[in-house]
Amino acid sequence: MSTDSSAATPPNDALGYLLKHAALRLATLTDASLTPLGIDSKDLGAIRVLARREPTSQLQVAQTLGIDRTTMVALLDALERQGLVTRQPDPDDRRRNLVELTNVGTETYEAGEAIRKAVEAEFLTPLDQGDGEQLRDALRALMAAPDAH
Amino acid sequence: MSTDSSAATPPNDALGYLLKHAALRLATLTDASLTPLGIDSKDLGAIRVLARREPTSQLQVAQTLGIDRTTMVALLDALERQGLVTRQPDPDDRRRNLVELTNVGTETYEAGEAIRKAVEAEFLTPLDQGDGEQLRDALRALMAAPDAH
DNA sequence: TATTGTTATACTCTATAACTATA
DNA sequence: TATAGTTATAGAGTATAACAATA
Repeated sequence: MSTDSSAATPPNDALGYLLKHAALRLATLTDASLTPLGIDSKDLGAIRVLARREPTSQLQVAQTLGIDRTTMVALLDALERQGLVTRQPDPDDRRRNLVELTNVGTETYEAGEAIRKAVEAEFLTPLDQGDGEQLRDALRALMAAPDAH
Repeated sequence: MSTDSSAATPPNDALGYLLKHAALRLATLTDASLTPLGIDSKDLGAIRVLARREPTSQLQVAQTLGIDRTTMVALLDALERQGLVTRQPDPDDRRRNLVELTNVGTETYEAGEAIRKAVEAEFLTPLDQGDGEQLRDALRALMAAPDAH
């Protein structure tokens, strides 16, 4: 059985519940729409960091996304296997791998971002015009606040 | 973490990223504040369902929360061990357990909800007055939409 | 001695399958 | 046959510890 959070019963207006289930539902929708590209929303997040076209080590990507560097290994293994990224030792510090998007990776990034935005727009249709951007602004303000991890 | 994300490195404004990390941060804060009560935010969610004081089976609680019935077993085991809930076979259908809050469970519910609300208020302080409730309203509207699958 | 990437391992969370007792 | 609760198990997902190469 799936997690049918829209069961019959009453509204749970605890903010944590709402945030968690909204995140889960949007991730499910996005992952489903990204499958033709062979990636999921987590892969797209890593690709988005690399799309800045600045020399980036694996550790920097991991820290930007807030995940462990050991988790990054398998994630990049998959992207490299798909030909979306390359890894080269940094000439200035050979402990580091410089990770870069390939041309295919860049194309996948652009296609993936288009899909993500379309899914977000669809997800936000229950809201009135402008309320979607206000939701995003509010979340951005919360995450920019101090005492982040 | 660096702060050089001026123009070339835009913040990650993917809605899924923002929702997920906001949910994680609020859950971490809430769980930390609930520890004196011996429960976490997931326990409080189950207790909240039971606080309606309607005869409720384990399956009903699980479905309301959108979790599997097998997951509910261990959750209620812990709450029962702490003396917060009781389980009795339903006289009308002895396959079912009727789950009820004890007096201690009711006290814990009230204390827990007070803590949750205080943590939410603190979490929302970066937002202007009223924007917090608008955030909650927007999320409620999204989760009420019949758009599953 | 510290850091980056890697591997192996463990832990958490949750779901699936199978069993029981009831219906 | 079907359902509620339980148990055992498996599968993601992710973190911790140890190790090699490099600084």
